[in-house]
Amino acid sequence: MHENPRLACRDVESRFSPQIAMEAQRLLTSKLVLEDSYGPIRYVAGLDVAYVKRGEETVGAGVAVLLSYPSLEVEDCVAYVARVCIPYIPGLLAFREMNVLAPAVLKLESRNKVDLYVVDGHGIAHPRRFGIASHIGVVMDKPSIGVAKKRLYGREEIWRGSRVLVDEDGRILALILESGRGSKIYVSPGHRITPFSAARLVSSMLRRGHRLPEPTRVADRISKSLRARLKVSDMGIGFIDCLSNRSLYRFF
DNA sequence: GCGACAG
DNA sequence: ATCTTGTCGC
Repeated sequence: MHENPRLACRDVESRFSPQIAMEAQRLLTSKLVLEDSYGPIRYVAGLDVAYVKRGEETVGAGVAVLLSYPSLEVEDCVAYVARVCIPYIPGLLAFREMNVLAPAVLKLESRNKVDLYVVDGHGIAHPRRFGIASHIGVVMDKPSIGVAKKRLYGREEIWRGSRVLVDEDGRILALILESGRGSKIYVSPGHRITPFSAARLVSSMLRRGHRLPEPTRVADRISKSLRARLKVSDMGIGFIDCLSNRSLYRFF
C-alpha cells in the first residue's frame, strides 16, 4: 500500500522536468491580468516557507497567515508540513514551494475570505513573467503581490524619481522600496494589480523599523518558529493550526 | 564559454 | 532558503 517515502521522493524529483515547468509558466502567462482588478481589501494573506534538512530529506513548512487590513491584526493561520522533493532552481521556485503552500492556502480559504495574497518572492519580475506570486494569484484567481529581498530579473533604473525594475523594452516590472540602511525590497505585481498599486499597498503594510510588510514578516516568523520545532521533535506530515499553538504566534 | 541566479 | 562566530552599533 505504502511505498518507501525515500524512493517516492526520488521518483518525483526524477520525473520533474525544468523544461516542461518553464513551458507551463509561458502558457499560464496568458491568464495574467496586469490591471487593478479588485474590490475593497479587508483581509490579506501572507505566505512563506521554511525548510529543515533531516539527513537526506528536506522537510518544508508552508505558512499562510491572514491579517486584517489596514489594521494588520492576525486573524487566522494555517501551516502545512511535508517533505519537499523538488530542488530550488532560479525561476522555478513555485514548483518547489507550491507543494507545501497549496494545502495551507486552500485550508485558509476554506474558512476565510482572502482579498489579497502577499507572497515571498517575485511576481512578474521574472524571466517568463510568472514568478511564484503570479503563480499563486492565477491558481487562486485572486489579486497577488510579490515581495522579494533580492533581484531575479530586470534592469534597475530610475523612473520619475523612483527606483524600478524594467524589462528589455523598458516596461516597469517592479518598484524598489528602500527602508533605510541600504536594505531594499522588490515589489512586483503577481496578478490583478499594477506595479504602482502593489507598491502603494505594500507601503501601507510596512511598519516602522521593519524591512518587510506585515503579512510577509509574520508568515516568516511563524515558519521559522515551526522550523525550530521541527528540528527537535519530528512531527509528521500534515496541518498545524498556528493559532492554537501559543509558542508559534505570541511574539508578533 | 562566462556571468547571473527569488527562496 | 540554511549553516554559522564573532563583531559593530543602537
